[in-house]
Amino acid sequence: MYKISEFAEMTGLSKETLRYYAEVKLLEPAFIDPKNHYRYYDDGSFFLAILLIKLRRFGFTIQEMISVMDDESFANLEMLLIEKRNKIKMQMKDLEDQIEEIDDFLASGKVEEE
Amino acid sequence: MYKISEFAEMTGLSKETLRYYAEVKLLEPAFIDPKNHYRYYDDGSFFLAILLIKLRRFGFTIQEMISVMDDESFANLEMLLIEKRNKIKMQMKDLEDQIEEIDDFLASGKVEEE
DNA sequence: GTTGACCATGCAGTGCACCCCACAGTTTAT
DNA sequence: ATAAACTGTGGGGTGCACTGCATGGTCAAC
Repeated sequence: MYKISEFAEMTGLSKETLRYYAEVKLLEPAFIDPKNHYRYYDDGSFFLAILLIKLRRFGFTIQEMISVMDDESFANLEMLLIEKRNKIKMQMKDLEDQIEEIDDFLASGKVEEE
Repeated sequence: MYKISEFAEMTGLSKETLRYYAEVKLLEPAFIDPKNHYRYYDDGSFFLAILLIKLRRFGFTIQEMISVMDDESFANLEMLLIEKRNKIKMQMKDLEDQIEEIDDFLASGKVEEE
């Protein structure tokens, strides 16, 4: 069982983020001491935290992550990952278009400079 | 000279956005009637609005757009565009990495499913 | 047992780029 | 002349994912 600071250091999530995740029921501590309300995390929490960090990196919103965590079997996870993958592909396409547009702009915008 | 609604329709920028752009001195009306404070835009405004829409599309922040507009010669524009281009390239690289990570995750995460 | 480190709560603030609304004055069309 | 449509201002609200702060209780080390 790890106290919040220790767990924050283990995961790289800030204490504030951990409290926030607990508040929105995204990652609830394994145990809360009823006497002082201290949050305690365990190795299961650690596993979940690592997963959350990955999902966050993949562009999952808090709400999406909650929907993943709410399903203990993670049955939706694969589907959501594939959705994200498609979104990322679309973002890449859009960025490619932007590059093209900038290049066009740079090529044509020289009119006034000479 | 166009009134704000007409100009909004011409450019595709909303009236609120135009008022906001005027407020932050990003795109100031060509003329403001001192009697009623009505904003009037002209063809020069239109040219600038079109430019702003492009820059916004390229990911320029308001502050960056202001810095472009503040320099009437647009001397910094090319440099900023090239910077943006590099940033976009880096974003694309990051998205590619994310795709890879998702694929790895999908491939390895199947452990529990079979 | 005291001091300093740690934990809690509640709530306000951040950044970005707007959007929305109430209220009031102005213009345009009939 | 009147009603509809437009314009202005000021200020609050939005969404997202936190961050920061004041205040106060708690724990660990010496």
